Amino acid sequence: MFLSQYTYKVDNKGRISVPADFRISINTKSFNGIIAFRSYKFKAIEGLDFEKMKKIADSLDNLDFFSESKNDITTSILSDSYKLPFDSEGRICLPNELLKFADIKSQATFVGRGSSFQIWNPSSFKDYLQKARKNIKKKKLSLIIKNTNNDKK
Amino acid sequence: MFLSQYTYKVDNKGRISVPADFRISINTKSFNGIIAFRSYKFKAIEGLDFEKMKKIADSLDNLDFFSESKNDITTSILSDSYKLPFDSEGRICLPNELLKFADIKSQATFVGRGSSFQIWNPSSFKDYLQKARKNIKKKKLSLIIKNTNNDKK
DNA sequence: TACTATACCATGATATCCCATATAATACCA
DNA sequence: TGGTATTATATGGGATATCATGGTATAGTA
Repeated sequence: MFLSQYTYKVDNKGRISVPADFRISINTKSFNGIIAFRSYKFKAIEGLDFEKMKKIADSLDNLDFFSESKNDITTSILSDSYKLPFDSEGRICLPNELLKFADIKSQATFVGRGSSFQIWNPSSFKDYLQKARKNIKKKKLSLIIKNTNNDKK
Repeated sequence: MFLSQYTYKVDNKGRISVPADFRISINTKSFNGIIAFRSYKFKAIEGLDFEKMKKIADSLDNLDFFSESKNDITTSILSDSYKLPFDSEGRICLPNELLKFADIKSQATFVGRGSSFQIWNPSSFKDYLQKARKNIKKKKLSLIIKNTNNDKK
């Protein structure tokens, strides 16, 4: 499970270290690296492992070349995804396309989201996080969470 | 699994490199190359490996022998498909028929679609992708993915 | 012979690998 | 508990290999 946030440098080759803690959670059975694509909600990069992407692809995939539906979805998700392999030090190389989209330059923040993670421009993420916190307070989400869980806290 | 997009040159012999990453995903057991045919929905070329094509052919065989649709489908897919072998550098030679159909001249874009891929005129694809993205935003992607899991068709 | 298609070789750019170093985290020991 | 040693990890840069691409040579064909 991907938790917490890590801010690392992007070097002049576009490389960035994937947090060691994240690397543990990444299933590298069929591909030693991650899959990345543009978020549809945020100016950020979505990251997940190959296995999870395969599941998504399978759900979209059909061999029916006559089918009208799903074509748009399939194309926008799969054609816009990148296979980013780890180098021997656990880094990935972020494509320019994604860097530009997420407005990432010299630094980037890995954000854990449970079964997946995101990569943000650090200050954009800070802004977003603040807003999100305010929203939670407004909606008293903390209460909802308490009630739906069995947690003590 | 075929992911992301690659734009390469078409040389004056009609040759084009198949992305190295795609070549890895292509099952070359019974044929060292790809199968290509005209897309039914787009002005683009559909590409897949021989194994996948065999599966499609098998599924066509299961249709009623005397049905019209079987004849149409079988004829249009199987007779209109090209076996395009790799040269030693991993290139294929796109037939004029297909180039003309997809309006491909000096460059072409390989588009990953999971279990298959497409070959587009680069600017045509850019246009299409933009439209597709807009459609998705409207329809709320997360919901679509959830629903596609149980879809029959 | 001319024309087409396939096989073979060459090259420059790019991405990948590999090693080096600094810093942070952890373990170890007094 | 405090301080030191050891490991892990992030980061940088140079060497190497891969890959896209262009060209030439050879074989097949009409």
